[in-house]
Amino acid sequence: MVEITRKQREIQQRTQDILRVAKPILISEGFQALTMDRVAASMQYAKGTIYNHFPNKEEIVLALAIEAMRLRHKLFAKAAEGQRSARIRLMTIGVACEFYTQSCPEEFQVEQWMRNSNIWGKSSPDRQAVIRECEAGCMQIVASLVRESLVQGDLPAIEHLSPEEMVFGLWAITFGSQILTASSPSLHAIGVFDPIRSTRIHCCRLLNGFGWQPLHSIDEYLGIVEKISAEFHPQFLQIQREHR
Amino acid sequence: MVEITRKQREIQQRTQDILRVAKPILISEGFQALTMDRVAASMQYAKGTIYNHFPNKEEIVLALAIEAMRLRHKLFAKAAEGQRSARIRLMTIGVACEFYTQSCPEEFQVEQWMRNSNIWGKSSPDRQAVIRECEAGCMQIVASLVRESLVQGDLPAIEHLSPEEMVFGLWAITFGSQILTASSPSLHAIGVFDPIRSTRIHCCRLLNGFGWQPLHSIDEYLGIVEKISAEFHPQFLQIQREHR
DNA sequence: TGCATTTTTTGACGTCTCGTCAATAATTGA
DNA sequence: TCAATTATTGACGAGACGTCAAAAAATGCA
Repeated sequence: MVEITRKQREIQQRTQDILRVAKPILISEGFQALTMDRVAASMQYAKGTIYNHFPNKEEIVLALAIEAMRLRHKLFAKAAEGQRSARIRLMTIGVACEFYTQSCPEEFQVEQWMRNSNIWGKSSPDRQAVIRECEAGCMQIVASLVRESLVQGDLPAIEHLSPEEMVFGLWAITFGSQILTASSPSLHAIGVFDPIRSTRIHCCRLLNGFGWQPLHSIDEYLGIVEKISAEFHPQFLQIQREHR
Repeated sequence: MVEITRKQREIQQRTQDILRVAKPILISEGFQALTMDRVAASMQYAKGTIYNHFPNKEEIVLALAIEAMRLRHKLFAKAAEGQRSARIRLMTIGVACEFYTQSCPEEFQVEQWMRNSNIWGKSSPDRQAVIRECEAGCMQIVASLVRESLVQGDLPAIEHLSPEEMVFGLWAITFGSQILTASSPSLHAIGVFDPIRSTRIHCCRLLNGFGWQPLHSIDEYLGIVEKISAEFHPQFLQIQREHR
């Protein structure tokens, strides 16, 4: 039943090999440089064989994106575990986001490619579903911290805003900042020199704005984030390594 | 010198015609459906003639994006004019953003295409520069409101955050929310049913967080935004119409 | 082991689109 | 009017996609 023949293992392995070959091409030369002919040639297989694994090149990108988002999910999960307060663990997720963007730039970039409508639109519903699950999983981690805080009483129930909407706010500001940072060269010209610090501050404002106890002054907040960052960096690196 | 021959006028006109033909194709069938052959055929010109106007199809998208961002800029400018307080005018810009996304969905979509790295990467530095100017122009409108408030004393100088960084925060949350709303079908599944309202609330929190006087309760804020929205809607519609 | 059947691999092929450019047509100006 | 300039045309080469019939390899059964 769950028996796997040698042949099957070889095929699974080759799927991996294809991804290993495709990733650096996508990262360093872009999507249009990623051609099936090229992948095939550089693996010494015929093109048809590659098509046995992926029905088109967009699917390769989505497969890479799934790997990337799994890594993101692992980082989030690590950040959310432990006994500390939900607020602190939420801040740790923020640090995980920073780590991901900065120390896993390839994965971050693959995620951007995945959002490209040309690519998304041509890929299979199956892989799209997996991606959405991954995304929802990440959001769930955050949402459950919010809910935990509500139960604990650290976070007052707000008549205007559901927990999910709070997640949406945090998500939007983090996501928006990172995309802007990555794609808007005008930022620096305009006078935003340290977008990471700015983003941290805005998150702090948002959390305080929610009335999420204990409120931190900006200085306290930045200090705590620095500590968290130093503490978790090795663990995140470890996860990144294990992810292969 | 500034004399323009009939021929030149015809050519300029045709550039416009090309854009008018290309836009609906891009909007309703996507970038890959936008081929030079098709544009040429549907205008009864040879392909080479189209290439006299645009060196590749990516440039067509950028030309459309420039038009779109000019419209955005006009809306921002309209929102920022008048005698009201800078805080109110800033909120009006938020309303302008909502209007743009909702009532000018084609332009909003064209902006997304422009951010597509395949397209951006293949287009000419000239048009890229125009786009960046447009973007910077929009940001400047917001930044000058922030600076005005600092001078007026409504907005306390914050030791941790420059005016530009505040703009960055507002920009990120607005941008991030709109992109997430447009591209994340999981949002609704997750429990965010009215992202526009959520975004408004988060902006309110951010403004209050900056200590920007007068502070509004969420209810007050939502009420004011509604009023602004009703008042400016006709003006924005007018601008949209004039924009052709 | 030998042979028939199934599975996998191969790469030539048809199609599509891009962007070019020599040839042709139209316009201009003297 | 006609030579010179400018604009238009569409056939063409290049390159990528995705297919599929034929060849090769693997499998299973006697």
